Amino acid sequence: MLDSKQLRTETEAVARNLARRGFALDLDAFRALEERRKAVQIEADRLRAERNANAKAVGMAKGKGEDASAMLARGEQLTGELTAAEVALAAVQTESDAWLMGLPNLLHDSVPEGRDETANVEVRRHGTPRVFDFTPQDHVDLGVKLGGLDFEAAARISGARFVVLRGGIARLHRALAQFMLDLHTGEHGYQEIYAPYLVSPEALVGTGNLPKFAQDLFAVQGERPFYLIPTAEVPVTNLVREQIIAPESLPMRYVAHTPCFRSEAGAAGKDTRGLIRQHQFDKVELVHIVKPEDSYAALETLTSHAETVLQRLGLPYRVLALCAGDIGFGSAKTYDLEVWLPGQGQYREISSCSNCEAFQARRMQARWRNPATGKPEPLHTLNGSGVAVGRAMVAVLENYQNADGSVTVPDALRPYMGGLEVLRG
RNA sequence: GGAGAGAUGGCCGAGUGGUCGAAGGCGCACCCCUGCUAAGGGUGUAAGGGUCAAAAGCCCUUCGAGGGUUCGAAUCCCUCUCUCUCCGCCA
Repeated sequence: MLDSKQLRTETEAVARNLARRGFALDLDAFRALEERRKAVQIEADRLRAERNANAKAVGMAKGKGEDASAMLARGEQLTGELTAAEVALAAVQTESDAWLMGLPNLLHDSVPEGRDETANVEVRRHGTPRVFDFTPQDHVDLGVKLGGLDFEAAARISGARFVVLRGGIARLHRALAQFMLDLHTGEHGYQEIYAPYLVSPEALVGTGNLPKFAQDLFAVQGERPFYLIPTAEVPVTNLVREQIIAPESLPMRYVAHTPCFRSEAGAAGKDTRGLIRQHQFDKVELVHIVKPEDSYAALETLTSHAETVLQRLGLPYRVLALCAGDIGFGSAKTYDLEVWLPGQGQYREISSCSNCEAFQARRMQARWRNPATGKPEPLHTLNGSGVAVGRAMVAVLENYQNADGSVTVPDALRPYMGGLEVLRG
């Protein structure tokens, strides 16, 4: 959610910024709505003030034993008028809120121009793709032959875009998550979080997934309106919902390993092969809660923490600064990490690190007490994958494959694999 | 699942229809006194929104949430959520 004051006072600048995303802010509609809101709200406040004063006068008159019948009649009339005014206010408020909730975040000045992913800017590269003296297989062929990836069984159980992992591959998957958690808690100073996988609509509104992106989510049938989390970002960022954080508690750094559930509506036919795009996948998520002045330094730090995972695993990757048109709804600036996949002969997204500034904090009323003003002010929230577990496993399988179809276990994972050095069928 | 008790400001806690945004305490901030390892006194201290170029001021809202009764609700009624205790069940 944008700062409504900023929206009102710097409307033109906000519109210019949103236009970089390709989002057209309808200035006339906004101003008309504002006029209406202002008039209705002022009138409702006025009526309420008068009713309160009248009611108070009744109390005082009765206390003195005076006749209050005229004031009682006036009160009745005021209540009637107020009820009507409040109905009108609620209507315009709903309209105004819905409109505000539909606006994406403002972009940081450093975000490159461009309307789609082809305009993303490569910031740096790390590692060199391995040169194979045989034709590398993709992770599906490798995993199926190793007996560890079973898409057919998953299809019988659940349908398309699910997988069953078995044996050494299942353990490799677990090893990756464990390795990442230990790295972030042990070396990067994160607190490990275990959080709910089912969340309320309010939590999703807080992170910006609702109301606009309901089609991306799985809603759970039942008495209560639960959704499956699309990422641990949702429960973890909501840890600071409706809180006022003391400055000495900042920054907060959280890491959580959770499954993520995505409907992938609109992705029909895209990445249908293998583990790249599943309805359920595991991810180790990093969340920073910081003072506003620190958030861009925190974005660099958070990104570097995700990069460390790939470095320790010996996986070649590149870092992209997403362009204006490709950046997510709630983010002011995003870096994507793309890992090299020999089986596909290309770099594929494995992490996305975003600074949401105060966008989510405003939605969830997450504040800190700024000593400079003594007032509660919105925090800045950041999140990033550190990293996607399924895709990391794809990268390990493809990058560490051998000519005979076996897969060498990266050094960093061996302690988590009982010392195993090579995965064989 | 059954029975009971509760939900008030950063924290604890009083408050059963009117001048209550809410006593008192703790914590915190500032000031004074005193001065030697400790205290005493005073003042202030909720959040959200509106109006305003902005500040001040003024106004509105908020005592778990939503509805209702009333001229007027923290206080009365209804529904829901959450917490705690006991019983049952369960990993």
